[in-house]
Amino acid sequence: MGNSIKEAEKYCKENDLKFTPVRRKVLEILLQKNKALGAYEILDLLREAGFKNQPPVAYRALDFLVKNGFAHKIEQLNSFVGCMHPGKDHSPAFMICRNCDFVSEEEAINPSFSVSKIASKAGFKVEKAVIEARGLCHSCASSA
Amino acid sequence: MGNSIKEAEKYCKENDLKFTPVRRKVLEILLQKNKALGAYEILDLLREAGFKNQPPVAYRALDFLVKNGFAHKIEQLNSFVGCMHPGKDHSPAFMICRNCDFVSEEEAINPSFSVSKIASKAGFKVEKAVIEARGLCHSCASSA
DNA sequence: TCCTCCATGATATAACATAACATCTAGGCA
DNA sequence: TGCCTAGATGTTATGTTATATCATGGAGGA
Repeated sequence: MGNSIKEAEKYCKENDLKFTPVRRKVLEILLQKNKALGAYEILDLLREAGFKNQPPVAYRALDFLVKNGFAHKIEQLNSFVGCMHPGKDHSPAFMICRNCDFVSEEEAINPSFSVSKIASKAGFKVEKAVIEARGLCHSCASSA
Repeated sequence: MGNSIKEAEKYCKENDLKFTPVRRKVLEILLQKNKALGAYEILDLLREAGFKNQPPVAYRALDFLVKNGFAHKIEQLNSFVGCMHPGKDHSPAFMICRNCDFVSEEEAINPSFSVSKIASKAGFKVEKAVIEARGLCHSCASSA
């Protein structure tokens, strides 16, 4: 995880992006918690860490992180997760456990390829594919 | 489209579900508009049609329609569309045009199969897969 | 009849997100 | 150095989406 922070730092340096304290802190929070967090939860944690806590503070940092591939938004939960393989060009698919809310990120090359095929039949040009599965994670499924 | 309404009616009769006036009206609205509508837009249209217009009115009807497969929620837009092939057991994938906001529903058997494969590697049991592509529809792409 | 289940009515509020404008700060360059 | 610019942050206000809660109504079964 300190790893992901370092990668983000490096990427920003190389691409002339500002990895400011609040952006770094939000990414640290996401990576530490290792679960999907809402913007307002993040905001609370920022406040605890001494940052300002108006909503735009969190949303701006999250926009930055998402735009640059350091975090992802989970649309079904209106929440955010740190990216597990930043830097790499990737097509993530998320597995969201309906019981414990744990979110795991998997690489979704095949599904997104299939989506593109379907799309091109329909004359649609895909720029981004959101793939989110809901269900039960291994540990919740086995303890059920 | 009158067709989809009839199918919904039939399905409800067979499954002992109440296809009440407000539920029917919301489905009619979705099918007529043939685009993604937010709950509050639907609420306005309900009011125009003489229904009550507190938020729960729309959300309850939408919950019913989504739960029974007559409509879908588009997570990226926080909005709703009528289902294009109700009744059939299906895995929809949505193509959302970022220019005109038009949403088309395609059948996503392959992508959702690939998602399940990835999931099972991860020990995850998929109950529902959300697949939404963002990009340009044919007509917007060609006029660009 | 009366009871139960579900739908609807109604009020309030929670949760999520952005608009708009002011201020600050680092870095380029005259 | 001193100015200028671009982007980041501060701040206030508000817009948008969604749900909790409790009261009321109405169809159908025992």
